[in-house]
Amino acid sequence: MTLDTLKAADAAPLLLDWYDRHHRDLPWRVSPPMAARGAVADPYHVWLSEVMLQQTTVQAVKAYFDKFLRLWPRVEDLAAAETEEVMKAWAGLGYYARARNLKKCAEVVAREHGGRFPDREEGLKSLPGVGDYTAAAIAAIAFNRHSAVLDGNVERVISRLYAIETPLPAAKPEMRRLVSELTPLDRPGDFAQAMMDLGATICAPKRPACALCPFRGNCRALTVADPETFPRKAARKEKPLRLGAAFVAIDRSDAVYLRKRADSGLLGGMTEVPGTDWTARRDGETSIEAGPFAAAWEACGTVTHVFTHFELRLSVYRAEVGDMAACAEGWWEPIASLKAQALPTVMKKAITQAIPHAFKAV
DNA sequence: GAAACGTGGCA
DNA sequence: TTGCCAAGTTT
Repeated sequence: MTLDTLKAADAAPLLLDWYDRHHRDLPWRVSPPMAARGAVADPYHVWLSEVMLQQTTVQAVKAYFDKFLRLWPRVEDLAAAETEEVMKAWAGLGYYARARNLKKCAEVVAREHGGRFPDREEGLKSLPGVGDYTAAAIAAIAFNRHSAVLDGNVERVISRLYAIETPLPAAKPEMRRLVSELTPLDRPGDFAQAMMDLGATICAPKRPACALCPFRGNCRALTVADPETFPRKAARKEKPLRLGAAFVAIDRSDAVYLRKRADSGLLGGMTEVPGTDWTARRDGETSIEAGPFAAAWEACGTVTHVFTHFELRLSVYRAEVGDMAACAEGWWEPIASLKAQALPTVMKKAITQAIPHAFKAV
């Protein structure tokens, strides 16, 4: 078999045979043995897992997937939930626009589609938070549609199979065409999951295990270059440093002053302690006059947090407030219930800096 | 097309 | 320690 003949007729059986023997067992997956016993994929489970898995590791998703199904077993339950409760449950997983869109999408499916997900790519793509990848994945995995699934794993596998020199993301259209050719009419969902499993376990970003790969006899990268150097990518830009201050106020009853962030933008819709803007300014000390109210603010160190496109250094201030200050915009939350709030990781870091035991188990 | 958008793990 | 990377979408 030569590379030029690696079409669906040859690639799919090779890969599906590998998948039948080496697939990963995942909480949201109907594996081949389960399918043999008559199990079918639940579109709600497939959708929920796919959204959680966007730019997020399998390991991180597992606990959240279980929690969401426990809290909201059906899409109608999620549609009926309070958005604030969804944000709380999502806290820590990152990319919070996904949680807002998840809730919106559940409402659309429950109210406009009678609780059933659209069963084709075009319909799925119109849902909030469902883009090219997720629409194709749900169509193939949940509805057995002949959809070509292209994610980061598949891009890596394809770029190596064909030794594609065009850097990402410019190479995506070509990659999509190639995946379409390889995707079989039979078991398209398993083919997609197999490509992703292969990319995650064998055709890994670093030190791929080429000797174990079902495509080892068909991989152009393996013959012409170091497979690890694919896919080609444009160089990354440097992350700027931004500075800011966070103010942790504690009252006599051990409650912390919190407020809600705007619904859009960074950490949109999440909860925070009051703080300054995060600016690129590097001119030294933050003024405690920036605090949410007059108090004996006391510096208690800094925390660093790395976001996708900048690094943040927060100066943390603490004050013990005798009587609850006027707080039209926020509220006082007991320390004991802080861990159940919609606090992003950076805010948990800031609060922990001011109150080391804040998130410790009781 | 480029930039915004989180977090944690690993080498 | 620093950088890379993970089942992308939206604006």
